[in-house]
Amino acid sequence: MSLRYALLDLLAGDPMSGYDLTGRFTVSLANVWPAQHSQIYPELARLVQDGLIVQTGEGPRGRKVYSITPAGVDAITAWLRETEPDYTIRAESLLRIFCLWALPTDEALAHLAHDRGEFTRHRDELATMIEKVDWGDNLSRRGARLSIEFGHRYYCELVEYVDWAAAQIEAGALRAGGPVPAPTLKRTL
Amino acid sequence: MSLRYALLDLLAGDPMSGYDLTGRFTVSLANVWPAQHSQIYPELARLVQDGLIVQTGEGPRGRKVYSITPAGVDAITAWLRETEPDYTIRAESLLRIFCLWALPTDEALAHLAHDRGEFTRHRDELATMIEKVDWGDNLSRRGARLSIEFGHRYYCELVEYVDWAAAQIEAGALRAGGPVPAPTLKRTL
DNA sequence: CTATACATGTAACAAGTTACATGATTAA
DNA sequence: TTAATCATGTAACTTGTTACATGTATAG
Repeated sequence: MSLRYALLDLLAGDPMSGYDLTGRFTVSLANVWPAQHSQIYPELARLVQDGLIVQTGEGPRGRKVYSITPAGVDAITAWLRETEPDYTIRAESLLRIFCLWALPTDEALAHLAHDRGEFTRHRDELATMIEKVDWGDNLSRRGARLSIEFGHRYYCELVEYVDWAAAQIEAGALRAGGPVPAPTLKRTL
Repeated sequence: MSLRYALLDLLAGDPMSGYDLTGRFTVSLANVWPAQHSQIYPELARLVQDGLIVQTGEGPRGRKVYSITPAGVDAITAWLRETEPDYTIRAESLLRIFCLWALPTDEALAHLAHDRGEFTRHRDELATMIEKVDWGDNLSRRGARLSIEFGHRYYCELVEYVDWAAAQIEAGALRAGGPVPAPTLKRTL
């Protein structure tokens, strides 16, 4: 059901089309809940059926613009109030780091270097967005600002982390008899 | 296919049963790729069929202990080498923060306080694990240590982040006309 | 005129969740 | 003896991905 609320949230920010929504899922929301157009269009049809959104405009090439309804806003509120958050995360790129012992040291380091490039790219994109976008007075857009901030912090952390992991591997963490990574617990204490 | 490699990785660390694996998915791997037993048992059967693991022991109550084969290790290596990482993440709890504008300020803050409790709990569990577990000389277990480190950093970051988000909301970030959260870009610069 | 971006949709499949179903061992 | 934990599995359903399918407007 998460996709449903992600769509409602975006439509609360601005009325827009399925195509526009798909675009948003590749920027702001990509950092918390990715989705493709093939999933978005059917869900929009269901949201219309349930009265949580309405079509309020049209454009060239069959473009349909949707807006959230008061019932749609209530649906978000009810979701936040009545369901338990799912605190799990899924990150394939981190599962891969988990498995890096299966590569020779130089290849493992190259893999991390590649990851680092991706993470800095995401980080810098978000930094630009924080600076350049007008966050305005719309409540939902202000919510988006909070989320972007998280994405930015997350990628900053990832960059620091891969640097740490690379240093560990260079120091022999993935060789038998090499140094076992020491606890680094400053942050909790 | 991620589940498959997560299972292979864990079996590279120690031979174990589906039940044991399920347990690991609620601790170390829970931070990157959660899974339930209903998904694990059928996948183990497929891994046996493909020759990537073998049953090497049994125990009471029909317990079956599996070990990774050389072909299984090669499968991990090939996965790392031949497939592009998926850098997307999924975090429902963050999508909820995105939507917090749909609650009155006091409720939004209560929601964040609840989140903070979860995040500190996870953080402290991981800190304990880093200190207490013997990370030994097994390469795969050393890989797990790298992953646990990430989980720990991630939850530290989340705690800091919810504190920031709560401060923003208290300062009126989710009220029209209130202060728009200012860019906090120190970390990139 | 032609490539690119815009724009919407469906179908087949893979992955993941929840619920169902069963039974053995152990500790209180 | 009874509750909790160990232990494995399947079935029905939901969610998410990849590929297919189509057509319009715009910029060079």
